[in-house]
Amino acid sequence: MEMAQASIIADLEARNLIAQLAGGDELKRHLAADSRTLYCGFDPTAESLHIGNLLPLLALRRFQLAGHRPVALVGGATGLIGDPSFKDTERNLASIEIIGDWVERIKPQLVRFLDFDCGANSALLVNNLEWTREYDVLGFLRDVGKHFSVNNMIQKESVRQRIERDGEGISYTEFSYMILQSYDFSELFKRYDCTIQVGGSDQWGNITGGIDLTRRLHRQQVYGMTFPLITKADGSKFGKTEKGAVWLDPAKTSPYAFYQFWLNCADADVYHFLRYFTFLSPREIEEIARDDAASQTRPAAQGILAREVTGLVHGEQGLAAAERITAALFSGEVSGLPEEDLRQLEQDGLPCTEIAPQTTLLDVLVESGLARSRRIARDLVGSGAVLVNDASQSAGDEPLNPGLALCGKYFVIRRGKKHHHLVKLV
RNA sequence: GGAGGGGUUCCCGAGUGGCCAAAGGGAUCAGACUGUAAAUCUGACGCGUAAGCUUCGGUGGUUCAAAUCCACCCCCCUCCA
Repeated sequence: MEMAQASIIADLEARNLIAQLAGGDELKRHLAADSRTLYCGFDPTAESLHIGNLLPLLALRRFQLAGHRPVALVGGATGLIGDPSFKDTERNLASIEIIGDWVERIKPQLVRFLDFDCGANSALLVNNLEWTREYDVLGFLRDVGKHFSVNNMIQKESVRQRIERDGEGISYTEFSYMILQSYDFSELFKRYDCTIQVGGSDQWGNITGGIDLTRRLHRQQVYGMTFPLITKADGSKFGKTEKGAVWLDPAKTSPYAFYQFWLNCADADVYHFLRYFTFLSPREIEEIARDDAASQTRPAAQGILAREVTGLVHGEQGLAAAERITAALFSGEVSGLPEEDLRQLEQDGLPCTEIAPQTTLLDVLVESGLARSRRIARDLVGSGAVLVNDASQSAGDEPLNPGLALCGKYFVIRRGKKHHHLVKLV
């Protein structure tokens, strides 16, 4: 785990991973001088983390590889409040029980990216509920709240638009979020000598709040760093597919779907994303870009990106499964696959639906989720978008012909170019 | 507590008694072209094979007819206190 400690900033810079530094050159010297403790918070806003969380998560790992000690904080307390930063509407609060459940699900996801057993810079996992649960309201308002100026807080860009925007507002609950997160930083400083907080650039206001509070509470200078907001060249939002967010939990987004997400990355983004989301060196990435530019064929970068990130998140096995499905569905005839391959597809996580005999194609499309309604299904069939075992379909009212089932029971249904579904006769 | 403004289909947003399943834009999906890209063009986009049915914060009412009018309720915003 030894790497020149001074190199972390240079590496992050080379990857374009630094949006803002609180402390500037002083922070660089601070990091270069010794092994430091840093933290990043992850709020339970769902039962799983998603790829929006990946960048900071990988950054913690980069710091650890560079010899620093990462603290992954799960926001058992802050998750109950809801971060208003750059959100344009107030959010609904989930119940305490549900959020507690989410916390427990997210912990193992955080753990897999960090090394918790490597000596002095072993990672830590903490929950901010530990130091907020028992804090009494009056004490908190007096000891912590007194250090915050509302005048100052409403100036923060992260909430200003919300306050100024017509037709929207912000509750006191969400407005207080910044104070809780600030208190986390000061508390981690006190407990673990944590001197750096990192996060997405939307966290800047909350991070600087923590820096100010730590100075006031402990007379200590601490630092912050943010990562850039990930943007796509076409202006659409990163991390979303037609099915919604891309989750890290394989039960919510299969390794195959995850792999496909990265594989479909636009040319204009892929080299940036290689820097952001892989541990390939900037030099290697440049070589890939150069080769792609010279080759005049389909770029190799997307495949490399998909392989690297899927491997990081889902491990060797998940990656292998994703690649098996991809190979089976996108190269060659699906109808020629032997039974064991078909069964493997099912095991690997290709979406699969069991149907009764005599089910019509339209019903199959609806039951499998490939079409939202029979009307839509009819449209799809009409436009030639539906293939069953490689054969284009023109009518949907007939039951699937069992005689055409692969190995007596499987149908591979394709909708459009990229959506496949396994259907099993029972 | 007072005064005013508002809640429309995934999002923004028009619609103020019938011509409204509801303009326009975005998002999304599909087809063509391609590299499982991008750009572009075309089509779809509440449910239903259809007749038709169910929608415009909620409930009830007026009317031959309501997203549009009335009553009450819920939620949001602005200003005043």
